[in-house]
Amino acid sequence: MASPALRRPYRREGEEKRRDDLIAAAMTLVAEGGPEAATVRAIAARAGVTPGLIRHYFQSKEELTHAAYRQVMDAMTHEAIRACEAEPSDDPVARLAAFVAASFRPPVMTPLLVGVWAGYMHLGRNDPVMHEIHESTYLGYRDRLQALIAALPRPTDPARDRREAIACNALIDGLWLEGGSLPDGFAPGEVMRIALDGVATLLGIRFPAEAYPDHPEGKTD
Amino acid sequence: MASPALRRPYRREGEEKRRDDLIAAAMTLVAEGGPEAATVRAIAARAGVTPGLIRHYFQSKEELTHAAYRQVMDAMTHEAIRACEAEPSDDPVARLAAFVAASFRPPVMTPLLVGVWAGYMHLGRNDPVMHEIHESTYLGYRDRLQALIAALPRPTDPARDRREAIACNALIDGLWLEGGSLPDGFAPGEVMRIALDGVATLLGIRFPAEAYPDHPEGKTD
DNA sequence: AAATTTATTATCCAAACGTATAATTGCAAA
DNA sequence: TTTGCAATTATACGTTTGGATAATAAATTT
Repeated sequence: MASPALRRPYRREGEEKRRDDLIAAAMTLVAEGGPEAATVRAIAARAGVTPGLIRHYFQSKEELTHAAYRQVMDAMTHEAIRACEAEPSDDPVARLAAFVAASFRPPVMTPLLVGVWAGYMHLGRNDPVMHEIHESTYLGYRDRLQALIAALPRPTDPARDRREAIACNALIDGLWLEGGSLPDGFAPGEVMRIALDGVATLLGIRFPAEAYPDHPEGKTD
Repeated sequence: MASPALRRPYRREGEEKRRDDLIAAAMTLVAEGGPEAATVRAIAARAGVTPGLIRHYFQSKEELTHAAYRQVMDAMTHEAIRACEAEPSDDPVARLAAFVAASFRPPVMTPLLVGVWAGYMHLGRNDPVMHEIHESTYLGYRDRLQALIAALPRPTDPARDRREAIACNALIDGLWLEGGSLPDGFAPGEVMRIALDGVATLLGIRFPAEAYPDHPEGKTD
């Protein structure tokens, strides 16, 4: 004969906020403990609700997973593109540098994003939706990179541009992965510097000093 | 009143073979369907035994996982080192080329290895044993790469060697990942060629034509 | 203030998981 | 042939998982 067990009080929230909260909770858990840590119960607890609510906003846990993954991946590419287009100069070299540099600072290179990426990476192999999200994000980034490379002031050569885009993209991926998963293994800004130097070397160009992280923006001495 | 249910016939095997079979089954399943597909029951079925046998050879599923991961990762680095030391020439450039090239053909760059790597990648974040395996393998590879770079015929500069080793390692990682997970996205040998060209460019050297995959070994024209 | 809606909680369920243990049987030694 | 060992199978257990459904209460409307 248990006592009447008071029902947990709660607030009604808008659909948007609840969905965002649940997605954020799922991402955080995946980044911290991998996909197996992101159980329905754990996600609900992290979001401050009870498990049943997830099924009220998502048809299944899988749908929540897809939404979370898509949001994370889109945010990454969009941020790099945004930084590139925010570059004041019209110089293709400066725009490329801005694109690369944006990939190596928050909110792109963070333990959370790298963790989610790592945790969900293998899901692209069997889950068609995850595969589509991964591929479109991945190719979207690489295509944008190739377009920036093609815009460099030099004789056009699409085949060379493709090879160089693949190489630069691989270098960026590898460094992003290392820098995000072993943040203590590098000095601040070191990964970004190596990335900029590496991309420049691969392309046979030089980036202006302003593109580098520790450039004394306002100083004049 | 069920029928007496004939007991499944079986053969007794040596401990070594059974352990290897179970490890191979676990790796295959992880590569195909991720860690969540490698259940005790699935591993046993793939290895042609019943689930209980796993606990006869391993104290826990976790122990089997560790053994499988360690075997896969060790095989990778050892194969690259082997190929490097098997290089007939004493030329540091040729040895470096052999080391890089070995990372981009079987048995190093295979869907199975990349799949296992991807599937277990996030486990290094929480499981200390997996972390140790990952880190030691990873640093072992990079240190060997840095040693090969340091041996190049040019003025010594440890700081530069470190930066270049980090960059080359990232390039190799990224390309290995792409080539192994999207094998149809590249022409045969294309990934290896891009890797060799990229490493050479990053280091400011040139690899001999014999280092490349489609080099007509015996031809003289 | 009463009625209505629906966001949220609470409870239950079948399946699958890793593990533990008991029952067999293949095989080698005697 | 018989005996004994241990490799292997068979069965069962407790937990956790994602999902389904019923009960409740916080807002909004009337």
